[in-house]
Amino acid sequence: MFPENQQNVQFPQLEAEVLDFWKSQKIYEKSLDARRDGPKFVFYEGPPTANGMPHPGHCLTRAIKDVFPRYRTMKGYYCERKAGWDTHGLPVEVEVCKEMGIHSKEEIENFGIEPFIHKCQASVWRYMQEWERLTERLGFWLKLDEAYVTYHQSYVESVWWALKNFYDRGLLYQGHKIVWWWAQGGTALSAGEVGQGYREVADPSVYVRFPLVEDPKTALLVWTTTPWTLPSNQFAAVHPELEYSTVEDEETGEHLILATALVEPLATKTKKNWKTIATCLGAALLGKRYLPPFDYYYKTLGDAQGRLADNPQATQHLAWRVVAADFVTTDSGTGVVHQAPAFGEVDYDVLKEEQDRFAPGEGPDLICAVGPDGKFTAEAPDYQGRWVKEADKDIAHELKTRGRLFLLDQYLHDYPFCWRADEDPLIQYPRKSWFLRTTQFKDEMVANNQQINWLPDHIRDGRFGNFLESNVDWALSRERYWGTPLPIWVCEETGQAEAVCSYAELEAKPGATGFEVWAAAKKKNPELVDDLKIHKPYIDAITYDSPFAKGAKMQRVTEVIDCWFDSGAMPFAQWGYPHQNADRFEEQFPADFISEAIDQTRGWFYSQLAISTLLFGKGGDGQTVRHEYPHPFKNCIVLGLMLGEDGQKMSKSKRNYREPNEIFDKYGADALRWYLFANQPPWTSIRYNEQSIKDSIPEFLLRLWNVYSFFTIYANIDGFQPEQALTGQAGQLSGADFAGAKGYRPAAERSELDRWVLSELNQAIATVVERMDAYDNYGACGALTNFVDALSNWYVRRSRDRFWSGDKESPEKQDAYWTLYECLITTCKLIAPFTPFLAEGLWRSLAGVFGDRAIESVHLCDFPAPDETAIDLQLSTRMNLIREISSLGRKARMDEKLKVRQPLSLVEVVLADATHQDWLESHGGLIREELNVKDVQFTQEGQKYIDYQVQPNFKRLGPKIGKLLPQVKAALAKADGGELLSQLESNGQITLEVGGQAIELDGEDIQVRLQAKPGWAAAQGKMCVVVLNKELTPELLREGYCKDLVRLIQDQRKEMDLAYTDRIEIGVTTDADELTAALTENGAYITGETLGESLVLNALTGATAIECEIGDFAAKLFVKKV
RNA sequence: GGGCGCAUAGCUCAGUUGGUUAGAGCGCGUCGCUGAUAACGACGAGGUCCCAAGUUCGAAUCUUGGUGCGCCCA
Repeated sequence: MFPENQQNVQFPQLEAEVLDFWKSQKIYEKSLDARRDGPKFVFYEGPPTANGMPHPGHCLTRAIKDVFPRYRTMKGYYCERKAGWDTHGLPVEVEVCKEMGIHSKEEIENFGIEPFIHKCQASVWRYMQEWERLTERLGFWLKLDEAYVTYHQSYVESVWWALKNFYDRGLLYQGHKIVWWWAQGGTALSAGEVGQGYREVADPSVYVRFPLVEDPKTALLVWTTTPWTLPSNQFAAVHPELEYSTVEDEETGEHLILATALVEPLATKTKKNWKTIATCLGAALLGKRYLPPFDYYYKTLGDAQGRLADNPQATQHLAWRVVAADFVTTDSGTGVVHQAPAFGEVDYDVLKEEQDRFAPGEGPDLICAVGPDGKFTAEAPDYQGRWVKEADKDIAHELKTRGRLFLLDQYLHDYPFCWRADEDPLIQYPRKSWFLRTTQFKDEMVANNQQINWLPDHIRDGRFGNFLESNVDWALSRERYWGTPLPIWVCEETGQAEAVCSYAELEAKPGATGFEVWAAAKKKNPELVDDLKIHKPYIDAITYDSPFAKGAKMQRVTEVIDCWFDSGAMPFAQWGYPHQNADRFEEQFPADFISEAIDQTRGWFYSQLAISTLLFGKGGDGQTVRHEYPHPFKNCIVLGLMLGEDGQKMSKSKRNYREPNEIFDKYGADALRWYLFANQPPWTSIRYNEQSIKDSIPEFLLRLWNVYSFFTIYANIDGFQPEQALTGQAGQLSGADFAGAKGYRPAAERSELDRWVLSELNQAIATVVERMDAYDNYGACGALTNFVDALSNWYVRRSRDRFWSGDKESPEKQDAYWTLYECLITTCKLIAPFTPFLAEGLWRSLAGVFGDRAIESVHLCDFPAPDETAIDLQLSTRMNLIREISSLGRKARMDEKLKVRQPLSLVEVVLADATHQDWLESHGGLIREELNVKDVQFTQEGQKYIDYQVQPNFKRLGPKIGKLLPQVKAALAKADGGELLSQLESNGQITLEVGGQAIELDGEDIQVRLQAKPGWAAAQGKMCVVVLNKELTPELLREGYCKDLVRLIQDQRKEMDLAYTDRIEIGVTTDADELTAALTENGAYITGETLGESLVLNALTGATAIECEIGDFAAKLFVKKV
């Protein structure tokens, strides 16, 4: 016996039971053990930062990460799924600061770095339980208890190893990075923070004269919106391919140089009369020297020169000359751009390029007249100690006094402010920083990227490819506290440095001291986790004897590293490689599959690719282990972002989404999963829509459940017991395993309907396997939806008679059970990766009857493989035709208000072609039943009922006749369709006269459409027209009455809450002779349909009279349980 | 400001290499079915395929330029 179902299945409750079952029976562990010898399928978990509550968008990521490993496991692969947590970084520090109500670095340092990082470490775990619970509840199978954690010592030491490798290969260097700097707080802001703080402000916009050294009457006209950067001016940039004009002011006679395109607008704006006296390309201006607006540096360095790198004989002035820059535009300003490399990233790039042009050490140094506090230094004595923004006005005034100011204006633009102190504008400011020389490996990274299978594939050459093309060296260091310490120790005397790759290496250093700081802290608070000893501030205390200078000590640099480096190191650091687990790393590298949302393009996707290429690539130096591309991942699904219900980014404060837990409690994890997998390709950005989640229940889950429920009800009634029919082990419960069972007939011996549904099943399997192998969950789900629909709405419906029939042992009935059983069992396996709970629930019921002889969990089964011999495409086409005919028949009935319960004598089906006519004729029964008609006739001679519309086959004729097509179309439309067709039939072609030339069309060149003529109960589809005979004989009417009655009786049975198998007595009283005659005539039919023992034409004592209307006649119905 | 992506029915979304009647589900409406039943089926209404121009015999689809939204970067 199959378990009795609850009438009203509650999926969340079912899921809870399944979760318990998985846990108590260790199903996940078993699924891994069973595949241990299989080929590897390597999955990497991109570590979430457990720094906030998970929302539905995170469910998408975690669901996608689950479905493919599950699928591959069922396909026989061994897929480990090690969890991981990203624990370092600014977001954690910010979270802690928020909680403490502080925000500047100064406040952190006053509080103490030591207690601060204790708080950071503790904070990381705050939301982790929520994440673990979500992971589990969603059915994401992941080894949570063996998670890698980025602050663990073994992880940090792996990262150190990579950094030391890079350092030793000369890939780590110190330079300047221009950062968005919050001067008041003394800290750099991350891009995300800066992005939050933009707002529109009016800044002064100054046009300044830079007189040429060789011709002081002529000046470059230079534009800037940050006057305070002028004292630190180093260059003026022009675009080499733009045209520049020298104009003469007709009043003053002065000469100015600016971009030609801007002469007119600027002259208009300032009401100047300018005469162009010369033009040239920007390239011709390159190298021209000018007098900067302030001489703080110029007075000592103005004449300084250096030797050029490519020609040591030649020298050039270091600064204050015109240089080329591609970013110069004529959108605003003058086309000549003031360059203060200290205060702009692009300006700084210009400086670097200039430095590279000179012999090493001889190029221009960075000029910076501003201190980290945002105030001018002694190098600009006139403004010393003043906040830069506040000095703007005085600088403009000063320039005006000196005659250098051409125009002072206001400029409206977006400018970033500090998100923590919104009155404080940020400034770009140079900070010493450590860089990873990724640019040296750009070509390698590009080559590696080309080998990655990106989904969607536009990522490869689009967003990700473009990002690689514009690669800049990775600014690795952060002047923060909670992160992987940069493992570089510097000699206090010589400044020489070396990298260290483990704590043990430090301990072994000669003269190493400082370990007692950690020891003391641990003694004071034994709760401290040992991993902290490798963090600030403890690690900073460790010094050792310098190998570079006798008596000197080595001291660590103060920085920690970008936490993206942590996550990007995960392919090896998760194993503690190479200090340990070298074998684990080798067997789990590279990943077959990863997935994250598109915002990770420059995050985890890049950090992994960069680190992997530099460490294990093919082209680098000193690489000990090399791997063929692609690595560290081969296939990557880039998910779209999930937006809130209002189309905005999901945000807690906007409340535009529901907490995942509420979704699970209301609809269940499977409903959410199915919605995520089946509703759209995963890379489209989707709008959270609660209704759609809800809808996935009736659309798929419940529909399948109802089929299952139908099956168990009848299987139990009829005593269909596969576990008794089959002896021995049940194997995978596949068709092949059933072959020897009692009562099981090969598909070839079963009815067409059975063979059809098995063909559909195997086509579905083939599609699902093909789509899932291509990482296309959406396509796979489409095939599953179609199959379940076919199973429910055609197979079961058309097989009802067999399930109801009284003869329990009839082979046809047994066929129906075996067929449906096989379909359900196989569907369980097919849906297992997608909706693992429902699959398990169904499996435990359907396979449970075999007890120990069957596999205990569907997730331990093999994924079904299609049986090609069971697929019959022609049968599919034909069945579709029958379904279309049925559908059209119902439409025609409706148009004529002829309800389906009323039998009709005849339908005629006019086919567009005769291909399937014979087959259809032999399957008239299906149509007769479905449409409730006595006879079906097929014909192609439908002129009586229909018009034929002949159209060109555009796809075929287009390339052939091109421009004549519209005329051919018109000619065909004008001609009589029937005539054209008979012409085609007799001659094999149609000849048309179009545009003075004869066009010959064969059968392939045209397409025929059928159009029902008015006046008939007819409906047309693509392949046929269905025409009803509306004539109702008294006999047909009487039969209709009986069908009405059957339905009333069934209603009453239900009303009386009778068991499916209860037998009844029926009584009917009526004055209508027609009705009486009908009941007498069809008594056996009525009792047969309703399990009636007897049907009498009088009242039954002890039964309530039901007033009812049958046809147009009043009657009373009595139903009584026997 | 730059790069990438998206824009199709009231809602959520499909739409193959361009092919002439643009689909699904939900919702709405009408009807039907009735022992899978708090289900199910059929049909209908509902579309300037964001706008504009271009290429083409033919454009939701290709090109260009806009507009709006999102992401990443400034």
